[in-house]
Amino acid sequence: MIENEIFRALADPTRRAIFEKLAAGSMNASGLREGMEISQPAMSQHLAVLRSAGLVREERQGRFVNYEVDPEGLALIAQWLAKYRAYWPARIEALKVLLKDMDQ
Amino acid sequence: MIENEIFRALADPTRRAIFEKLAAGSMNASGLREGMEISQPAMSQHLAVLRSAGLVREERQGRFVNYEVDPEGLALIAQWLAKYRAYWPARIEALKVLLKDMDQ
DNA sequence: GAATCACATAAGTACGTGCTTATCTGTTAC
DNA sequence: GTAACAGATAAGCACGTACTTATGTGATTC
Repeated sequence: MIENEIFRALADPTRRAIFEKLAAGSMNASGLREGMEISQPAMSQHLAVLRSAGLVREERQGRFVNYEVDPEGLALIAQWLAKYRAYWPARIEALKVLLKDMDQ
Repeated sequence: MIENEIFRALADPTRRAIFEKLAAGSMNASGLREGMEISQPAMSQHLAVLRSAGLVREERQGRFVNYEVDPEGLALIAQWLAKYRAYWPARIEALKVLLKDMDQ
């Protein structure tokens, strides 16, 4: 069940930080490590978890590996969340505004 | 950081099942256990985790405790997700339709 | 008020997870 | 080819987590 891997992947604050950094712009693993105080193997392991959860995808570029956000994972969270739309509070209006912004 | 508790809470499949069951209708802990093959203490512990994550809230009713979905937690996930709207894929259209449905 | 019921909490245990150091793989540069 | 570099994988370890059994707490019923 991929849903499980997604939530498990995001349950770790370090991994969410990595994901957030990638969301601001795709990057290779060394770039991600900058200013993060994390060892090379740890970063590699975190990226593997994010990747297998469908939150991140990779692309070899010479001896570098470029990582970027994979929309697939985000879509699955959106789907999961949509199941409970009956409970979304009024402030969901903000989300609607954001969706409207996307049209432009 | 509550965001952390939310994702950690949802990372467990048993807890997601409990949450899903509650989303279909509020219920007390015994009701939740029905057809779930889970011990009473385990259920109690899971509910405590969901509660502290803001995904579920409780209300004492005599010697029963009624549990229901807390929109607060869902709203936080929606907010988190909204940050990455730039990466949402085309199929997010479905989500928009759902949001439109809410207006009626 | 004593028994029962719904649930919470405590303590122990097996297993999962995130890290470490060490090493391997694949690519580039000389 | 060989040295250097980017990154992955292996193995081990400390700690967290989800369960168990046992017991505690508050409300109800008679």
